[in-house]
Amino acid sequence: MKHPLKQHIEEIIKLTDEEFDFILPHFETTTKRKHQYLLQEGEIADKEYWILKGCLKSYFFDESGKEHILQFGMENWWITDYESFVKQSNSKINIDCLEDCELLYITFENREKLTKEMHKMERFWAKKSKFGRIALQNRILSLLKNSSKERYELLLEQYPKLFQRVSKKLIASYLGVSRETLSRLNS
Amino acid sequence: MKHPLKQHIEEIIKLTDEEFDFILPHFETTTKRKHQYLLQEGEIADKEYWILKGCLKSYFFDESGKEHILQFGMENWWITDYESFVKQSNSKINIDCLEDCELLYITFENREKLTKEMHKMERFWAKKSKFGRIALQNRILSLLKNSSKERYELLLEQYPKLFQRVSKKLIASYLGVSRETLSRLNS
DNA sequence: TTTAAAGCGTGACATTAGTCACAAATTTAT
DNA sequence: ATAAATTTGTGACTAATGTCACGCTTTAAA
Repeated sequence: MKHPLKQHIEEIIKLTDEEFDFILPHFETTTKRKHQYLLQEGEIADKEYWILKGCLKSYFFDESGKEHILQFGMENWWITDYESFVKQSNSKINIDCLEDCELLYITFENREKLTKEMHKMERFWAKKSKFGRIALQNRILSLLKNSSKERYELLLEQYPKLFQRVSKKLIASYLGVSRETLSRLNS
Repeated sequence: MKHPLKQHIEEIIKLTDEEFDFILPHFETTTKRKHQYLLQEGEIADKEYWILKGCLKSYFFDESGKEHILQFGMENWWITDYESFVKQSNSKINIDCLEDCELLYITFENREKLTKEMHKMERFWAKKSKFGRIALQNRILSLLKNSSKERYELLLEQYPKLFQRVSKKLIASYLGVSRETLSRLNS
């Protein structure tokens, strides 16, 4: 049976079994319980996680103490504070487990190493970065042009599974509306 | 005197003169008059522009016909529809000149070619993509956590020159507020 | 199992932002 | 130089969203 990470990478770049056997030891496995964190504000994100199982949130607080969700994470997604990881700077965000999680991760050093050792992986990460940028651009487009009701419906359409795993309070702070407003959108 | 593009690339990756002499012929120069466009909705972005002189906007219209600014462009910035350029798909956005412009551009084919010929440029574009992604992430953070007044003040602080070149109407549609609301923020 | 905590919907009200209209000032095109 | 178009600020009103409060339901923890 194919390793799920191999399957994931091959959505972008084809790999021989030998190549994947070379890649995998650069990663490590870890498990976390619900409510445990992967990253806290102020720390440097020295790992990028790939989610085997579970659900997570990356979030921050504004001055008034309100929580804002930057990203959710589910199976086969990557999660880290991208800015902190790339620049090795202090993180502005937190990452918590919303469920018990099984995770693979690669450290910053190992990722740099693997990028140098294997050009295919340099290309893999370059593509991933491009697609990530496109996704963020589309989120901005949506924040500018869609009403909160439309953003809610688009999210529901795109990630129906999220709504079975995540509280509406968190969905609301991802969409950028209050819990009460989200609740009233249905009526 | 150093070519401005060399200077720009060297903010990320150091180049010998020979290396830059190899890079430059992959680019071409063009000039556009105010109100001319570089890209229209539905076209495929086959060029990425680097702005030598002038000011541009990339924008789109929502269903109600309201204009939203995705990005401004000024000297030493790159501009294209990133999604359309990377995926070679139909663009959702338009790019127009707000002033007469002098532009360098590289075609999709030449960029692919240069990426393969010269590993340094592959790394340059990978870094640029990373930084672009970080900038978009921070714009989302700001859209979620800052009020329109705060977003206005942050923009004014970060790009004071923009306000001398661009109408407030356009600033408003970049910030995602109405022209009237922006006008009232000052009082 | 029972106790506490969190989630969720809803009413009442406050705040913010959008829309429409108009006039003065400025810029642009011929 | 002059006319047309655009930009800008502002008043009046409307619509959308946030905040606070409450109670019921569901979930989680000891």
